[in-house]
Amino acid sequence: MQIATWNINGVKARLETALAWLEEASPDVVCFQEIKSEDAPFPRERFEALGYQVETHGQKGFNGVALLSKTPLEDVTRGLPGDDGDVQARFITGRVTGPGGHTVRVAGLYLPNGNPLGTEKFPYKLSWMERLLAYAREALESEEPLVLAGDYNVIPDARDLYSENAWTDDALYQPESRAALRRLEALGFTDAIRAASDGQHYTFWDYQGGCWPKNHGIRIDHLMLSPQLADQLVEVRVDDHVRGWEKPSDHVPVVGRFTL
DNA sequence: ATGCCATACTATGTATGA
Repeated sequence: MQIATWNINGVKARLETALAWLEEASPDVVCFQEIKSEDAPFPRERFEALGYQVETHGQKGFNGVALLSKTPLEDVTRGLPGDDGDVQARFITGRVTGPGGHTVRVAGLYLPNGNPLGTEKFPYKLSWMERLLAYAREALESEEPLVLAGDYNVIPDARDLYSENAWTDDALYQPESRAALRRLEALGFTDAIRAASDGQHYTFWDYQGGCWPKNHGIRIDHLMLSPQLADQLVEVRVDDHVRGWEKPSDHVPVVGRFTL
């Protein structure tokens, strides 16, 4: 079973590109971030035509996440627990069942960017990460395999960026942001790309300044695996060729393959 | 120091992103 995450940067602008990739890669489950669409206008039938069940947690103009699955998908939840006043649509989960009858909880997340530093945006990012850690800690108790898949907006370490100087004053590379991600690993979660791939993999290249041709990328899209799911990991793939397509997102898909 | 580029919106510019 293949489980993917991809920040598509707008489902309306990215529809044909997203469909083309799904036809090529055919993941069983995919988490989309930044659909930038409310639930009603989401073009669900285009994805259903490829065999996907479509669940969305949308918002007008910004944010928004979706969870699509070819395999049975149940018990869908929307929103990250821990703050009833948080209206930003950044979290969706569901339980999927693989061909062998085993289940996995898939959580798709779009973690706040946090820039610029010195505004309320950065503490919002950190408090959101605290809520994610609380969710993860509680979820581990069930021992159901879990993947926390998404755009984390956190660069784990110096191997994951092209130039440290360019990111020292950025919320994506602050010590607090990186420490919170490490705490997720300390809980027992495995960074799948780090664990199973062959070296450097960026997942984002800014549209500006020719970052893609210069390979000025960063790694911020992650598949974080609970211990039960990490045991099932076969391989991880970053489909970076998609960044070179017409009308690309600035992020590329990350795909994990599991023995489920 | 700023724009670079891209997206959505009710917009002919502004907010947001990373």
